[in-house]
Amino acid sequence: MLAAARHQIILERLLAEGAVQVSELSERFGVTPKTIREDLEKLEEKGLLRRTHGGAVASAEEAEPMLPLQIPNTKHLSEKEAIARHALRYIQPNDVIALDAGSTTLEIAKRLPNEPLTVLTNDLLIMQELIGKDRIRLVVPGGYRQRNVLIGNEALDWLNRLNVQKLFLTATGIHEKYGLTVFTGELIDLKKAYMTNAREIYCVADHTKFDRAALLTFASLDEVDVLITDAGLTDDAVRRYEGGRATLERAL
Amino acid sequence: MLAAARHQIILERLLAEGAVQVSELSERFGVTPKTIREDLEKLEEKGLLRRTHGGAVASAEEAEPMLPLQIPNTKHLSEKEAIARHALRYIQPNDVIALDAGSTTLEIAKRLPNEPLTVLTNDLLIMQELIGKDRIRLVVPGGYRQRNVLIGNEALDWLNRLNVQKLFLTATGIHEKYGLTVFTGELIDLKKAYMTNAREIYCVADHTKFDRAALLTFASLDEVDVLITDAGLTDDAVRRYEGGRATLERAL
DNA sequence: ACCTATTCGAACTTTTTCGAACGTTTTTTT
DNA sequence: AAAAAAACGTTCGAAAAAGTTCGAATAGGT
Repeated sequence: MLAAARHQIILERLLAEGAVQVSELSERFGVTPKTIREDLEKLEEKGLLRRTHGGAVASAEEAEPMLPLQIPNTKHLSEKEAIARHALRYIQPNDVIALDAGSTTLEIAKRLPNEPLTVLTNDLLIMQELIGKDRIRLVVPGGYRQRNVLIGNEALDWLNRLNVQKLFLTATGIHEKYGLTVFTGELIDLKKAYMTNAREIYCVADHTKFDRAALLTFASLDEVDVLITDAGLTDDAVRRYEGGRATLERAL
Repeated sequence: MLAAARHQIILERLLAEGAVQVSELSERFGVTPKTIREDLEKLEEKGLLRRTHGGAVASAEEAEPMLPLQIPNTKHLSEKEAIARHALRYIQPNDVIALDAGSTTLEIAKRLPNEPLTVLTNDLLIMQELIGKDRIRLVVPGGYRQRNVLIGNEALDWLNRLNVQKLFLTATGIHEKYGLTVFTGELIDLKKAYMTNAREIYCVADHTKFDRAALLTFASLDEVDVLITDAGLTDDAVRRYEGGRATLERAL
């Protein structure tokens, strides 16, 4: 068995389960634990996972949008709050908006006024946030739960009949060359469905997401209309990202 | 099980519920309480939680579970609790169950153990209740919100491909002649879809629902396997409803 | 044949997990 | 409110599991 083939399978397993074990993998591939550790080391160098004792887990940054309950979120909370406040300026009463899953979009949801508004989302925490806001029309494409997001949607064509005005999109990594990336493949179909149906696409991401690439690219930067980030983005990066089709805006 | 995986789950539980218990976690993971305490110590060092006697609470200010939800229907709560406890006896690990929208089924959801189990629901409050229970596989047919329920038959054909073992059904009225009734027509399609796909149908309803008919009939009493109600149902009514195909059970 | 990358063995170190005895806090009983 | 009981926590240390380092054997490519 080729090392590259093992790596591929390890990553797939990681996507599905969120964590892998050295012992399990060594038995699965019929190689020594030593070899698996070397595999994991190489994958960690590439930033595709994070090593732990006994195995590895999806690396913190990349797993973040899938793990809205994890603490790393609150690390950049003030930045996310600033981004959310900024994004709110684009939301008017009677809009039809889609909120992608993530902690930044959750901050947007928290600040949505209880006014006539249609919100699409697959994020359970966002739904929870909107339960009390009775004037907001909530629309949920179904699915099964992976952590706090409903994914694996069988009825995405239903989504295609909806007319979304504004999409607030999240990503694990934003990179000049690789575009918008995520770590888990299941989210991609949903993001793409939202994107093809949205008239205006706002990508919300704190500065730590920039110049990073996760495993899978789901869109190029050109497909985004507005990139909303925080003041922490370096001037150098601002210069590089300002050039594209997307307008770059830094929330105060 | 990986230590890192435990930590992750502990944190998720902590933010969903506000607090965790050592004893509960040690049983959940099959490790000694000592190990859980060491886990909690490490997480506390990172500032991710605060230790208490017997467990830990979220490090932030909120020791209370986040409950910005609407005023629940607390009418006849003790009866509903009794019915829920009774209904739980029909739920085994690895079951695939559907929880119809309602306050009685919400009581069932609250009492579901965090064990391997697949739960279908359209009730937002039930979803919220299940957010912290990571071992429960949650499946949501989509829709748009009407109060706290997702309705809309767009994804009902998807539902027809699912194989539900047990359905816990609610109704506004239960009547010998008019069968199971509700006031709003939107819920009917969903209930019917659940019913055609369920092998066993349990109708949960407190005694005040009996001998009442709401506007719209969605099923006859013969389609139900078990009728679960509380002790408040009059003997006269018991005699009348016992005769049908459905078994009548009164929760204590 | 030479170089390089992969895989693994073996001795050694670290981390994790847990048992058991002994304090401490919380709850119940009197 | 004091005493007793139960539950929880701490310390020490040991056993098991996982990781590390070093170096050697193997296989592929040039």
